[in-house]
Amino acid sequence: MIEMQLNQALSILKNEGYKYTEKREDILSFFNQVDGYRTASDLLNHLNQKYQGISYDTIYRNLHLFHDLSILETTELDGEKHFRLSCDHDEHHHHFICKSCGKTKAIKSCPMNQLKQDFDGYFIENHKFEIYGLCPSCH
Amino acid sequence: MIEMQLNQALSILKNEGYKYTEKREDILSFFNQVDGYRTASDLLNHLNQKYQGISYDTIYRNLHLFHDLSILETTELDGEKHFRLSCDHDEHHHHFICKSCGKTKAIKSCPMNQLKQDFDGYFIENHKFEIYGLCPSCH
DNA sequence: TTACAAATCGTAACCATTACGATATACTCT
DNA sequence: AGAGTATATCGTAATGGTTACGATTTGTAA
Repeated sequence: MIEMQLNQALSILKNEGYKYTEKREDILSFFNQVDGYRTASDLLNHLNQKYQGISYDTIYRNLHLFHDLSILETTELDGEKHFRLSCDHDEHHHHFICKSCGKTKAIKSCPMNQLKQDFDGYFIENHKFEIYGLCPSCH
Repeated sequence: MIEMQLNQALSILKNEGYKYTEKREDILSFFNQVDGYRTASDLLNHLNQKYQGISYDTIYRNLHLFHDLSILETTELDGEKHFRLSCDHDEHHHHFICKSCGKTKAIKSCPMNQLKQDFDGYFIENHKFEIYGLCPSCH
């Protein structure tokens, strides 16, 4: 299993002093079962089945909280933020992202390694490397 | 000079049957002088000095037109689309982008080259590789 | 079981972008 | 040069994703 375990995530919440709520468990459970990048709107649609009229505030507050706690990874794609459970392995990595189903494939090699020497005098903050397309199931 | 020439851009417009307008020249002139990624809002603020009350429609229509004609390159950054004059050399390349002044430094090597073999059965549409930070002038 | 901080609700505001009917303008043809 | 036409622009409203906030509810610790 590549993704962070639900229990692991819920215990991070507890340890950091955040409350346990059913909605939070359901949010994590949603990301666990879909296994790939999803939008706030995807999550809202899912939760609205069980909790009709759930607030935007709840959706976004929890997405941001989980991101701050490194439970979720995020990326900006097609003008919309996308979220997924953080990969378990701590090593720095990048992703192929399927534009149809949102599932990902990890890329272990990082292009930055070979480029450090080209940026003398620059301050490098971060970088983004993503490959987009269709996974074998969607192709 | 790395960027596409103004005259070159204006003749593309003419050849494709689009009209020459002073606003279009001013838009290209703006991107020529700032030499780096800028937002629609940056452009609006600039043009509003000369053409008070210029329409959003004009800004965005021309940005999209120029992008469709490959006169401008675009990237999504911090929830906002950013535009710059297309680099002159046709070769595929990536960019370092200064978060302070928007200026860029081309990266000639492309990480995709070494990765093709890892995606058997996948359909690769495109990819994004960008480095963010501060350039020597802003550091 | 009480008290309080945290979470959620309901809803409005915000920001970038898109859309569109009405008007103005660059270009072509005569 | 003048008229006709497709294109460009204006003024403004709508849209979509996200953020904000006062009022209310709820999980948790004492």
